[in-house]
Amino acid sequence: MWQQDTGEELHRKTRNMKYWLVKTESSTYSIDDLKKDKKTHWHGVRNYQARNFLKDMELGDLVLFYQSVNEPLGVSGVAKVVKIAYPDPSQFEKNSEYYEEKSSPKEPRWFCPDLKFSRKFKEIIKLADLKKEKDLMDMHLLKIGSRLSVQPVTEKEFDKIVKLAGNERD
DNA sequence: GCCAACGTTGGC
DNA sequence: GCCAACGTTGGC
Repeated sequence: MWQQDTGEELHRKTRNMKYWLVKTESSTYSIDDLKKDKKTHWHGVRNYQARNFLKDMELGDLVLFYQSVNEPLGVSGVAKVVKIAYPDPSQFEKNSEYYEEKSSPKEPRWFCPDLKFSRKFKEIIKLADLKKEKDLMDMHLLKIGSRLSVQPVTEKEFDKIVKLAGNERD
């Protein structure tokens, strides 16, 4: 699958492909869950800055999957944007932990894109290893106190992390 | 489990 | 619109 995606190597130079990183706790939703589901709506983000980045995502953008809180911490794979952000349905569900009183279908506050499984790294790229890379030191993720759950990533940074993952597939 | 960093809330 | 209080995130 990843090999097929290398067709994108050429493709992405011809358009403004963007790269992102999303955080998730693996006990809540891991790359294996995404692999199993094949596709998911990235719901539940309740931070304005993160929301704005979700809305900036475009079809075909690639998204690094970072798992926080539970060891091992690090990047576990890649997902692809297959549907641009639309109103997050969970904000309207009274029983949901993501329910948002101040939202209405007419004036939705929170949005989510759909992400499709693209690749699981053979081994997780550990946070500690990311920190060792000079090329990555500007990543938002590595800034002290970074809590942003959706972040833009440069093409260079994305390529670097994919390179660290190697070409072997899980 | 601690705690620093940071976002949000709400009184003024 | 300031800012203190509070809640949450997330690495360690």
